[in-house]
Amino acid sequence: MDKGWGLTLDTSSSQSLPLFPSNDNKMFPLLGFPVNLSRASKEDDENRKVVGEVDFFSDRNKPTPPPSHDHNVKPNIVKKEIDETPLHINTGLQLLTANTGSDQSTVDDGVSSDAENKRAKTTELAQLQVELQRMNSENKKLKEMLSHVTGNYTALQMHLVTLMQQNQQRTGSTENEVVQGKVEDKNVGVGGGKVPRQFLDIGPSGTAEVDDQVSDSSSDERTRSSTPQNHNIEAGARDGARNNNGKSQLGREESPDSESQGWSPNKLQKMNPSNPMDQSTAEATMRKARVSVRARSEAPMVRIIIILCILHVFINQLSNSQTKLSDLLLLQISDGCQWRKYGQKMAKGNPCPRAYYRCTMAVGCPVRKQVQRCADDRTILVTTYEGTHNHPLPPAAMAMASTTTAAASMLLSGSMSSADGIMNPNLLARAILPCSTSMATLSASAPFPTVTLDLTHNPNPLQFQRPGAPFQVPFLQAQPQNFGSGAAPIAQAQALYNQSKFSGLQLSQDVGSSQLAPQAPRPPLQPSQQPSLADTVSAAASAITADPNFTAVLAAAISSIIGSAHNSNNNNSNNNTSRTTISSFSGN
DNA sequence: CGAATTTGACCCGCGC
DNA sequence: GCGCGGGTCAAATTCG
Repeated sequence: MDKGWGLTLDTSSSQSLPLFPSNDNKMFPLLGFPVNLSRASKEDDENRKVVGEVDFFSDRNKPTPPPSHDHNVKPNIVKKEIDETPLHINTGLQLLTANTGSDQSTVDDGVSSDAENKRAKTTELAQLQVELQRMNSENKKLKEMLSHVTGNYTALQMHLVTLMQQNQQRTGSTENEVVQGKVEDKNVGVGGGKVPRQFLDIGPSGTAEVDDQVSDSSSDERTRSSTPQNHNIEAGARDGARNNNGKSQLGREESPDSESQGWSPNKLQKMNPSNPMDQSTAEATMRKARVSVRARSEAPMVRIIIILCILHVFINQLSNSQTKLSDLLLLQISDGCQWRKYGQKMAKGNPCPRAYYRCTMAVGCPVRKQVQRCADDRTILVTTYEGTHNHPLPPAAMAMASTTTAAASMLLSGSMSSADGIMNPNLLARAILPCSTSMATLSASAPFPTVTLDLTHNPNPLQFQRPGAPFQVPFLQAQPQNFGSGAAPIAQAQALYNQSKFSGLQLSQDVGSSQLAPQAPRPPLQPSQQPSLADTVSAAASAITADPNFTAVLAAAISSIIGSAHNSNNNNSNNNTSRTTISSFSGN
């Protein structure tokens, strides 16, 4: 208790903030650090109160532990002592010191020991005050860090918009690189081809250009479909699902002809502004949108969580979602819903069976998910969510629902407003995760528009951070898809893999154990050439995993993230020290 | 014994 | 029209 005045105050907080929380634990230390900080500051304000109320001094100094009833009478004793003792030491915090010298001290202590005790208490009080000051200063530092991070995110987003504008001005030639399948080729001739345009509604600057190219009806449609907050979108889809439930349980039939089928040019024509969709169609389409999460089932949870954190920040920023980060984390550990398996099939081109699950938290909930191991790398599980829950969700599930709905709504708002949204899916992907086009992609070739959040590999080390260009986000460096090919995790990640104890992803349980294919050997790891955000994240994860002293590691993680994202020449001493700390931690 | 899972059959859309 | 593949159903089976 005396030592380790770190970020999270004391042992009580470290105990209450396990590294990998269970579902009922609402706080995740690393990702919830804003909350943590606020708590810290709050505690900062309450420190005096705490010091004044807790009786750990009496426990420590008293030769014999006070009987249980002493706690009840303590306040009286304190007052009595202050009033009666002629000596002394008016520290103002003395309430507790008086405790030991009460009438009961006559039981075991003499007068001389009483004086010594008081002296010792005074000394301890002074130490405590010093520690309090230290804590306050640390809290200040943390607050500064937090504001720093917030500022960085804002700057990053601004930079994203700027870069996208530049990208649009240059050409649309690189736009199709991220798209899977051939739809892009078809689309080139459908809605005007590769017309440079601003991405959807990412910011005010983008709307004008969009409006220039779409009809009024389409903009109305887009407004209807994309402007509502998540909850509205969910509500709309929920209504649609309810209507569907009235007709059929599965909702397959209710969907009008267009949306449940492929995205052929004809279908795209139907989506055209000239054929504005009605509300029900939009809702049904929303429900048909899918969000696919690729995660390495044995990947260290910390790494996945941190990547999720980054994903979450960008998705939430773009969708105004208010989901708590910690909730999102919990959901990846266990996505918060109850699922019932209703089928399993062998899919073409993949030796691993695909399992079908249905949400059973409410009768008639239309949400489904599919779980399948990746054919290339069977350690990777692909979980695809479809639909919107028609019932209240626990926080953890709410996080996933909110985030996936945000991604899906962005996707669909683009596809519904005009065909160009499909034409430039990589823009959408970039917007969802601007730091790495290889981590969030959109597949328009699938029967349903699908956002894929890939948590299985690091982005290109050169992508996020360049020397001398701290905010350079290389949107122009769209990379071809290489899912499952193993994009050279860093050595620290390798160490993390080797010592990973956290392979208990809920995802890994989705496919029955009897169906689990033998795990493919891990791709060889290569050292990265330059530090990237993902490297830093992995290093932080390594540190967290390796070292129980979480507060110090948390500071290292925060600092390193700040350092890699900001990397300015502001002589942030925390930067260097934190990196060193990480290295030493990861080296252990 | 009830709930959950398995698994073969069936339905549907799409391409040829 | 037929075959293929994805998705779902529901009886059989397993599990707790």
